[in-house]
Amino acid sequence: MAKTVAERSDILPALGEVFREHGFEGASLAHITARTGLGKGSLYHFFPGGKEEMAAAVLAEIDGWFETHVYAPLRTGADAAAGVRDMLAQVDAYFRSGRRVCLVGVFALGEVRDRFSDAVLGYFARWRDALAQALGRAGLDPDTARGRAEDAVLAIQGALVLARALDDTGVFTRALARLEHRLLAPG
Amino acid sequence: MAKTVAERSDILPALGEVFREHGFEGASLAHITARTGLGKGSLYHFFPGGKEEMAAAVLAEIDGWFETHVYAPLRTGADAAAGVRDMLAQVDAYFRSGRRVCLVGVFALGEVRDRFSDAVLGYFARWRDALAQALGRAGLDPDTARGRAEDAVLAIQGALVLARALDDTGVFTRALARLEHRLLAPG
DNA sequence: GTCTATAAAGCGATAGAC
DNA sequence: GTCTATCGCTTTATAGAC
Repeated sequence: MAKTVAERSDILPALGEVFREHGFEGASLAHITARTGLGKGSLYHFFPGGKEEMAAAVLAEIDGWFETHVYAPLRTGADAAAGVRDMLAQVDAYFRSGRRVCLVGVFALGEVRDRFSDAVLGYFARWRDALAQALGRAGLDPDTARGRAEDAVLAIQGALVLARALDDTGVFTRALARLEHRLLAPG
Repeated sequence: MAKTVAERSDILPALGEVFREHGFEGASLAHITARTGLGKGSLYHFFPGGKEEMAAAVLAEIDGWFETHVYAPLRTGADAAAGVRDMLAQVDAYFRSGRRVCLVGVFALGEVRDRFSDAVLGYFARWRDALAQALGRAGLDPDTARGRAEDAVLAIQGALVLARALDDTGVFTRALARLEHRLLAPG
């Protein structure tokens, strides 16, 4: 029997969606209580630091998810080419083919970036580095691998922007398809 | 002798920077009055519709700038390859090698997108289409041209996100360099 | 055209009952 | 752990003097 009492980790997904949709400044407590179904009292019980602590917890959860499902497999996978393809499949699912925005990207563009600069920088740097490592194991020289990895991480973020701007998920899926070819092309 | 009385168009650049740095929700009237040097009275005299009208005016001004300096040259330039290189140079200058964020991209990711969806969609669609036209004139078949144009517009947006996240303008300049090769490579 | 004063609403955060 | 009531501040927008 599931307990009816909420845990901190239970509300992180809902919290993440609010921050994704409204940004840090736009994510009012009113939006948060509405989406999580919890009153302000409960929220401040779980997150005494208020919105800042909520956002930090969401960033940490996202980071953990990518570490497990994206970065680690890239670093340690036996077949590097298959690892790259898996990454693209995970990314397509996570961002729902461009319908879902990247919270870290949204934070990066805003003034909140400075408040969470370590988390924001770490998320993208570790993604780029893990991908470069996989490409290196696939036979590319380090400079080429690093350049292609940077290009891929940036293309995914740009595809999210453009897909939402043009209201067309095709932008995102086409970008991932191009990336698969470009990443795995001979050096 | 310049008149000391402000005109609407005089304050649009300052207004644009406030929206760029803080987003639509974060751009408070307090920020706007501080940056423009105008009181609320003057602001509402120029923009009776408040923040919404200010943002719309800024979007229109940006659109005009890109139409003149980017889209039109791409569509009508004699040398299409030179046109592409000019575009990249204009983009590098406009976004200050990644130090300046794209207001339309910021709006696209936020909930404001719905309020300004026509302007946001038009900005990116016309950029993509003008670039595809130039690439077509350079000898690429229409499908390839359109794919590469979409890829380039998205890469510029992603490069802005990643450059700011990693606090490294090199990300942006490297992305533009890769784009020059990729756009003009043989079909 | 520019300003100050002000209204009305929303904000993040806290206190304290249960 | 969850709630409601409330504080103090900021917000957008308006009114009206100059």
